[in-house]
Amino acid sequence: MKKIINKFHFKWMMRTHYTNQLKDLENGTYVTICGWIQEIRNIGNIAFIIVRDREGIAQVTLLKNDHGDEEFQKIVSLSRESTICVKGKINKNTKSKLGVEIYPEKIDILSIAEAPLPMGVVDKVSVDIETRLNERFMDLRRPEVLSLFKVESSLGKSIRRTLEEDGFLEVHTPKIIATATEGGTNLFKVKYFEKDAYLVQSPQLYKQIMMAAGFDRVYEIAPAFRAEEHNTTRHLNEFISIDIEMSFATHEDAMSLLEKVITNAIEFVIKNNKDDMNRLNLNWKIPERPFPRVTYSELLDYVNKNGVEMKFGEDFSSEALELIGKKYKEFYFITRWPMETRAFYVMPCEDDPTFGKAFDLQYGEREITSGAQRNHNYNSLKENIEKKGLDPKSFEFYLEAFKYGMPPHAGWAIGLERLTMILTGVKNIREVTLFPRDRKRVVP
RNA sequence: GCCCCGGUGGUGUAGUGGCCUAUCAUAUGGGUCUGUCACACCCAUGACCUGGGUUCAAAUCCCAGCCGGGGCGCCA
Repeated sequence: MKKIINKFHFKWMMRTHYTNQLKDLENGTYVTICGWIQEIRNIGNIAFIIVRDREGIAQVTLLKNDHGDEEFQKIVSLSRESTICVKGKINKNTKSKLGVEIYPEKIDILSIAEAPLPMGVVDKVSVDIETRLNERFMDLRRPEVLSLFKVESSLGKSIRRTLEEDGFLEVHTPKIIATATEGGTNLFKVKYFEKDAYLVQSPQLYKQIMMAAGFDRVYEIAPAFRAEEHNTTRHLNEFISIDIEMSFATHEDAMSLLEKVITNAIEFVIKNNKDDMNRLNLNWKIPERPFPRVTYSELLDYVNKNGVEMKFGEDFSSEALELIGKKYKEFYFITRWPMETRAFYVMPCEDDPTFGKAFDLQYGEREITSGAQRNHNYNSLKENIEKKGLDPKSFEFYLEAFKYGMPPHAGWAIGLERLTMILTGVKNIREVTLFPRDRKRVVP
């Protein structure tokens, strides 16, 4: 029972191999592959069936002489994208450009696709993103789309590994909350029995509470919800937030960790996603650490001297970031932000409380992440909440945690889709979101 | 929220008042072909977002609606 015939434990499944494993087999080996009929090229007395699965494509070569008229006709008239399993013999002396083909002995027809398809998987016509998202299951069959998600999966996997290796505990904080957390962003209201509740925009307050709880280092990979009516190619109303928080640590420590996480993730993809990177035409290099640190004030000067007007205390506009992105083309941190541009929980700098120990990680003109050392002093934190015009009463559950021993702590959050979008260079964040939720779309 | 733009076969498009009985590609159905791999070739099928208006004449102009796209803003 325990015998494994390959690393994917296919013994108990219909298939024996993925299509990309066939090349390494000996001539004459019997295999069963399962997948979708991508294409049938029928030449008359011989037909080539291209079968696609998650890992690639394979050619099944069907000879009329071997199968008889009726059987041949039945198979070549199958519609594209029907699902089949093919049991047959490997032939490596093939003229096929794939270098290997299967002479079938048995073809199981599992599901017949209707025709025409709502969109072509390999057609030579481009399809609007709108149509693609409406027919997303079909769009996701396209190899280049799958590759994006394989890269995204690897990024997430590597980030998780790095954090695990560094002793972070995975936690799960509530996504339904009672009060409007940090102010600013609009929240989605939901009915919670007889009460009103909201969907969280970020696990920020809870991961800080976990520092008071003594969990020391935590991470959470979970959805966050924002009810902003933005209509852009880089915002989603639901996205995956990779959040970390670490105790007895400063913003410098948080930045070092972030550099490591990002660098490891890129290295992991380079190692494990060669095919996907080729398909997507990506040519990544492992970035050098440490990433440059540039202060807010330096950049403020820079943009003002280069023709983009900006006042102290403002955030960088798209125009300003575009200019900065021309100077800093890769990863860099923007540090020492004015407190007024940041959330109440940021720790002010000791030498000048006008500034906070906050940072943004940028890639060229695009923002990947924000983070900061947090204010762990109860009184000062409460004051900052008031300064921002928020009501400390609605933060009681949070503030309580600061009264009975709260270590200094720091953290950050990465939007998984945003990171994938920036690294792969896709123009629209929806490309790297399976089923995006935006201003207009709740289906599928 | 503000500004701009669009909606033509299943899919992607051409068409800016009569030349439209609407172009092309792809797709789909049928046919020929024993080594295709963007198969090739032949035949066929299939469309002007909805409603109102202007006009001798509307895919084309105007109004309203519906649906969508892009940019900016917002984005602890």
